[in-house]
Amino acid sequence: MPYPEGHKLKVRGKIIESAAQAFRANGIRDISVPFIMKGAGLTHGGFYSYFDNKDQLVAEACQYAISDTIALLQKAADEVKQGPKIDAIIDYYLSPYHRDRTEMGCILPALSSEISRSSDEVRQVFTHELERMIAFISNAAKVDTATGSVLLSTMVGTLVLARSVNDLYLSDNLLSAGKQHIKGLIKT
Amino acid sequence: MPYPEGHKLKVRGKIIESAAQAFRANGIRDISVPFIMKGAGLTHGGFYSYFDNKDQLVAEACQYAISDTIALLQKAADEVKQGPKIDAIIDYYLSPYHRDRTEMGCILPALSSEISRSSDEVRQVFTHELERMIAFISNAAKVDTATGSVLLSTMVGTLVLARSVNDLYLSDNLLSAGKQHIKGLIKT
DNA sequence: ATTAAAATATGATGGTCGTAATATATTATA
DNA sequence: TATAATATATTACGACCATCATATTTTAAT
Repeated sequence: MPYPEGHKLKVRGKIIESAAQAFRANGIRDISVPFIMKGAGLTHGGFYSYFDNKDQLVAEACQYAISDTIALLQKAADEVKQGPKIDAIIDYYLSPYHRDRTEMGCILPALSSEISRSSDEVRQVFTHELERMIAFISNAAKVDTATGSVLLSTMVGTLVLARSVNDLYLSDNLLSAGKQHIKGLIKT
Repeated sequence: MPYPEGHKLKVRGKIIESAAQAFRANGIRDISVPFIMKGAGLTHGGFYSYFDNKDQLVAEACQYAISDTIALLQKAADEVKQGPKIDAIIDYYLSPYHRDRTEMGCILPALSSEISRSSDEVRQVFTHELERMIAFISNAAKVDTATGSVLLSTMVGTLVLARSVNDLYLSDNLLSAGKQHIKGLIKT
């Protein structure tokens, strides 16, 4: 068999990575298959030997992106030397750094509204990954999942609004108000 | 001058209404100018005698949609006979009814992430309208704008997530958890 | 080095988009 | 009723999209 073992799978992974990045930065509808393939160092033609259609890629890119985000937040939590780990997660999530790097950030504020209009296949994957995310946050904050989901909702909503405004001062204020509130919330 | 006085303005209003509805239901990028014009009872050709381009319509539709939402929430608050008015607003905002009627609902959960990638003109309008929304909520809840913005963030984030999942049970739970939490938040 | 399978590239198809130019229909006034 | 201004419709253009068919390149095994 020509081509080294696992070659195709590695390239497939690069396509997913390219897609996950491009979708988060510019939305699903605004990113074309040719653009994604170029991001993976390929031309558009071969795409359909990797995926049935764009939708399948969307689903896999969502999955990849959320796993990536959870891993990132986990790392932020692990690096903390003192104080509650959940605070580190929140600090990262609501940081200007995270706000300004959509392409490598959490998928929830970036793509949720577009996903709510996507195919069942995509929404199915997304729902499952969201549940993982809620579990992760609830666990880190040591609260039940109901509280954890509110926590996450607030984080997502804050980031969504902070990203949408054109006024840096307002945006920063939204972030810090959210941060302060959520932290206070956990301590009770 | 042919055509009754104010005719053009009235039609213009219908186009904006059609756009505001279609955008919220299906996103900006997914709704075409021809589709919007059909929704206003016209064909696509005349569009550019009403607007310079699609972007200008987006900006005006945003403005219209937020004003509409504020008016709707105000009405919900006015109708309440007893108890705090802000509770009525939250009850409406986080109701399954609102979740399931994106086309006539708040623009923030529906379009924020798309707007964060829009033109400066659109984001400018959006920012201003968001400030009005924050002021409205803060005022209704009788809290400072920092707290009000957190309140709104939570409402938006909750609705975003509730709309994106494929599981009605989970979606309902997200809504009621959010509702319960926010109400508790205000009473302190 | 040759071969043949696998991976990738090129090119094409039918559709839709935003936008614009031009033609037709409408209607208040004369 | 005729007119002329205004509003609306028809048609066209170039660009880009998702997808597919076909050609070309790559490379492990012979």
